Amino acid sequence: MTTLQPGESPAARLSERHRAAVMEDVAELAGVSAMTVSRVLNTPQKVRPETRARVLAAVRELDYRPNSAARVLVTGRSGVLGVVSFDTTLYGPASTLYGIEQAARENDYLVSIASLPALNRRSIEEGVDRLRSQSVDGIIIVAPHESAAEGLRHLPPGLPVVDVGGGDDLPVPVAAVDQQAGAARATRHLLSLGHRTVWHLSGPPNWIDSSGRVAGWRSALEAEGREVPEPLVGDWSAHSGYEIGKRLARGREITAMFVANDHMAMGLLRALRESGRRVPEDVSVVGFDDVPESAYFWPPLTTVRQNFGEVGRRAFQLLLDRIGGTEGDARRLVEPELVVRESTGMSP
Amino acid sequence: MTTLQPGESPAARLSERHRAAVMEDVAELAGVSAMTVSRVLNTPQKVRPETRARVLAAVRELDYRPNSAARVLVTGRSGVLGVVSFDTTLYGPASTLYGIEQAARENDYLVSIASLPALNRRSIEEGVDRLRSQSVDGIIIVAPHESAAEGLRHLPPGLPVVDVGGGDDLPVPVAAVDQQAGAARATRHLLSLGHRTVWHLSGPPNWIDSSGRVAGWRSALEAEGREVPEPLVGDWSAHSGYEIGKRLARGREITAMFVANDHMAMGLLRALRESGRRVPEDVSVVGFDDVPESAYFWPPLTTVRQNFGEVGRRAFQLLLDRIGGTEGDARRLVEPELVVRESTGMSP
DNA sequence: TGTGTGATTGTTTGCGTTATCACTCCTTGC
DNA sequence: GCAAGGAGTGATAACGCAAACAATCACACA
Repeated sequence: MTTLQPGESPAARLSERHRAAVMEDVAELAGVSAMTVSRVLNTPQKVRPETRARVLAAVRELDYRPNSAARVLVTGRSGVLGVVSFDTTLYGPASTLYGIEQAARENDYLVSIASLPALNRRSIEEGVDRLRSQSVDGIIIVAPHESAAEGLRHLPPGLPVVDVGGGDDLPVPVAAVDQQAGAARATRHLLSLGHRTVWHLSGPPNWIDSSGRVAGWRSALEAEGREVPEPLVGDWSAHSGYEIGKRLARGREITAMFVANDHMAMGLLRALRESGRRVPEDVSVVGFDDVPESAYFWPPLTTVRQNFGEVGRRAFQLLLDRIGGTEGDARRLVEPELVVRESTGMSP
Repeated sequence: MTTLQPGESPAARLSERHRAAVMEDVAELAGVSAMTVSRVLNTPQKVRPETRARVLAAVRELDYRPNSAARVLVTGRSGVLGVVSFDTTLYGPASTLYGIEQAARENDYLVSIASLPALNRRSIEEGVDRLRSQSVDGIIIVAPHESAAEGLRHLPPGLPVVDVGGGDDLPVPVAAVDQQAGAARATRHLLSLGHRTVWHLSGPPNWIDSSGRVAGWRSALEAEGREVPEPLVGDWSAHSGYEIGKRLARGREITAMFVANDHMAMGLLRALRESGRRVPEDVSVVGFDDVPESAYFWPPLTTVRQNFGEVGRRAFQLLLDRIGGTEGDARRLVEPELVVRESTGMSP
């Protein structure tokens, strides 16, 4: 390390060398040791105020930024958390990811994502591996599918992992919306309007949300001693809602329908209308999700709002607890909320 | 480094020590130097096949994983790229992010995200800084707002940056959908159906997409010598489309409307219907985006499809070029596609 | 027989940071 | 006046890997 010549600014020296400032440069400029610079950055209260000020001035002057790789190497912690997620273009996963990212930002964590090309055990393990190879401090898995459970049973030991929206028999903490409660709420709402029973258009098999909503719907019907019709099965898309709606509209017996998400409900609404069935006069429809547009469906959709942002925040908090070593409660449920609009009405 | 005792498996020794295997452990087990292990992992063709096999066997036996922090420290490259994005719950940004992530995965890159709490210069610079502090190899900015331009003019030198959806006077490479072409296509489609002119419901001011679509619409009208009505201004939400639609429906002069996104179009459709205006018999409507549901709007929406996934892939490729040192062409436009459905018809 | 030459492997060093221990003052208490 | 203790700072040694250079070996060629 050469000494500073008079008339030669430190910044100029750096640019001559074509490299960013490191801790030693800051130390030299501030007239202290590198260790003191490190302390100013990590435990400022252990440094005398005057020294601290000199160091901070040098940091600013050189636009010094700590090298995270070096820090990770010695501390073993990266300040990065990983999110393994399936199809982040869907409203639910995208919102959850957003909630996680916000919570992470507020806590000085960065988020790396590994999205899954397919939903199966191998794919999930591969996603976890990719993140682990970047030494993330922990991982949040957003893959509400039964195949995720398999992947979660074979995790590397020692790596903090939290699941979002998973079932209740997982070996890791879970943050989720209470699907059963939401489905039951939707079902009871329809029953309270005088409908004899409620039909259900469910999501695809093996999705946790599908079975949770089926279970909630079924239990609400059974609690009132109502007939439980065979559920219809869609694939979450508006298209599937439309196709099933067309088939359905041929019969007349259905007066109330609980649909497992808003997009299928949208397709269903259109199919019913095209078939001359009025909503809600002839058929009442309740959705699930409360996507931002559902208030502008025709008619505006009664639906169950999921607070994905809150789920993301809780998942992050669970992960933080795990990283910190506390165990805490293993399952945090967010209550969904029934939003009554105009797609539901009294039984005809 | 103690020597391996007979009868003592390497895996057992590791678990006793409660630490993961490092390169030296692999080297010892394989009977080579650490450097040879490094070569097997990075330049396998420089190692004799038998040696390579021994090393790989040891890697598997110990479940060895290279420490990325150490690798970054010495190579200066992390294999991580950063994405700075505003509101990843919106369909466009979410799809773009997904496209970037897929391309990154195929090229063994990992993606870290920094979402922005607000759209302004400070916020963008802060997002870039957060990612930079984690030594990403490059950054893709997805913030199609004029404020992004300001942030882009003050980037740290030496950091590869690519913009998505930005204007054409940016100091960095840009990947984007050709908004003007899409808007012009939508407008010409309406004119070709006999409409005298086309009204426009635009996105909020200062969004690049808003002005691009306004420009395309305007130029298409002017090219045909048509009157250019004052554009109406929404905020991308279905709600704003609805409100403006209600106001609009009071007048009768409008027969064709180009709406700057599908969600506003959805609100507009409902407002028109509620006001007794038929679509497309009385008014034709074209949207923009082609969200997955737009085929199930009522009526199914004619719209302009943006291939966000492709934009993401091209942005990644541009960034890879930049990281690799090649300059390449600075602007890659993806052609949008007009999808004709049932919300447009002959002028009444 | 000596000398390149290339293929293969090893040794040393340094990347930039923090942990640990050691050192110097200065205060406190008796 | 002196020991004990604490506050502030520094020197040194890791952390795990790859770059650079050195060493070894086999083989070909003159």
